[in-house]
Amino acid sequence: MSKPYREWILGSIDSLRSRKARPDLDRICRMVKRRYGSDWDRTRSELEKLIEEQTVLKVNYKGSVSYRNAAKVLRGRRKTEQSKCAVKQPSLADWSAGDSALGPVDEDHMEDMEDEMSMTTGMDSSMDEEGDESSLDAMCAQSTADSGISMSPVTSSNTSLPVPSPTSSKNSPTHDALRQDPDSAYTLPEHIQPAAQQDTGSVESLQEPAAICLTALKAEEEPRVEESVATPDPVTPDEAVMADGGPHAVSDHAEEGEMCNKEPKSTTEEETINNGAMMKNENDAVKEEVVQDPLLWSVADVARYFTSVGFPEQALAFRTQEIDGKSLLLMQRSDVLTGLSIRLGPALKIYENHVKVLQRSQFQEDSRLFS
DNA sequence: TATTGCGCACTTC
DNA sequence: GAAGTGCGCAATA
Repeated sequence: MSKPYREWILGSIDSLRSRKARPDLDRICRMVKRRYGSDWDRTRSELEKLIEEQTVLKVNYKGSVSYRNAAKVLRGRRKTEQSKCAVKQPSLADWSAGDSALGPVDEDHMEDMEDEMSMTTGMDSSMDEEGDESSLDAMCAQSTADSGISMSPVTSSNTSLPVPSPTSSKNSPTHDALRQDPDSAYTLPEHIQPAAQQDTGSVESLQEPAAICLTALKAEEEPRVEESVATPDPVTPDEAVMADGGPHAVSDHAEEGEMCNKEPKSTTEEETINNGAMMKNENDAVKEEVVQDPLLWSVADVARYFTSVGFPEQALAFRTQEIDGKSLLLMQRSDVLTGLSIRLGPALKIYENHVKVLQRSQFQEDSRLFS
């Protein structure tokens, strides 16, 4: 996916939307061609790529196909709608492994990035205008007769989710779910659905979310708890995440973390959690070695991490800004607070509870290696 | 002729 | 009632 096309297409979608015109394939291609001289077919193929990486959402609205800039869609109550209709889908960060899920990073779009978003992609099984998108349609076929709009995964079943994570695919219930039910409309990440865990009978699949839950609890909502529970080191929250498989391992369970937040875990539960983390097999351990080092995180890993700790929307900002592990560790407070165009509250939490902690952790690790 | 702007109706919550 | 969406038409380039 070439960046200009991303910007062109998203810009066209935004432009069409601003003038209350349906951003359909025809209009998008026409606008891109007119503005930038891009070939129609190329625009179309690039658009499909954007759809696959969830930068663009393909939806069926009022019986016709529309495209949405993922960065600007599904705010507020639409999120609720999305959640309601959703069935099974990978975690937010899993959906898009492209270099950006939000689209262009130019000023115009950056302004819009203040808007929170919830990424979904929509497809309509009835679409017949795009023959070569049949695979996507098959993947996401869903009737929209009742709601008028459908939001479902666009990622085709034979186009594996662009998840760079070495650990997420195998044990992630979301992926299993995706395979099992590729036709499901997108909805909340499956990890918040109890049935998702039941599908995976392994111990780790049951334990992992709990650990993540605890991690999210400590790291974000109640950073002080970590001191009183068992982790005097402020670095612990993130280390706990890492120890449990890094951003990949936690990504599918972020909301569970929030859910657990409401019900503090007992000591026994924590022990169970720890045991669960220890039960990971050696292969996973090897994989985790790679992802435990934030320096090795890709952009998707970073986004996945922040999704996992309860900042799915802000994670997209990181993705948009193409913040990989190295960049993350170089970020300063002002970068997080202002450079990502995310709200101040989450930004502060992200910086204080995560970025700073990761940086400190990395610094300590470096010190240890060189001492 | 193509593009843009926008009133208004529709849909969902 | 609020918010998102886009049809359809008029204005404009």
